[in-house]
Amino acid sequence: MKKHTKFQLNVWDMCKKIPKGKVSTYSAIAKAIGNKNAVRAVGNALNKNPYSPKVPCHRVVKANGEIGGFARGKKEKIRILEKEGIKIRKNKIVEFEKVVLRF
DNA sequence: CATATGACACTAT
DNA sequence: AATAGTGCCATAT
Repeated sequence: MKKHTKFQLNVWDMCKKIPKGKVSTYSAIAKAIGNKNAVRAVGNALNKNPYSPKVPCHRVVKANGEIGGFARGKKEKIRILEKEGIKIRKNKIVEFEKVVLRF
C-alpha cells in the first residue's frame, strides 16, 4: 500500500473544489498547483484516481472545451456530466466559457 | 538511472 | 476546420 505523491493529492484536492454543474480544465489545475506545464501529469494523476465518486475527476476537461479522456470511457464521462447539467454536443461542451472554472 | 507512456496544450501547416 | 509536430511533467518499468 504505497502512499500517493504530493502531486496526486494536490490534483485530487483541486478536483474536489469543482462544484456540481461546473467543470475545469487540466491546464487550470496544473496552474493552480504551481506547474502550469504539467498538464499531462495532471491527466496521469486523474487516471490513477482511486476515489471515483469522492473525487469528481469527470469534471475535468480539455482547455478547448472538448471532453478529453476518462478511465471508464469518455462516453461514460459525458453521461455523468450531462447528468449534472452540463450540455455536450459533438464531443464538446456547450457554453463552455460559462461553466468552466479556472480557479 | 534511462526510456517509454499518457484523461494535454500550443503552434504551424 | 483538421492534422501533425513539439514541448513539458510526473509515473511506470
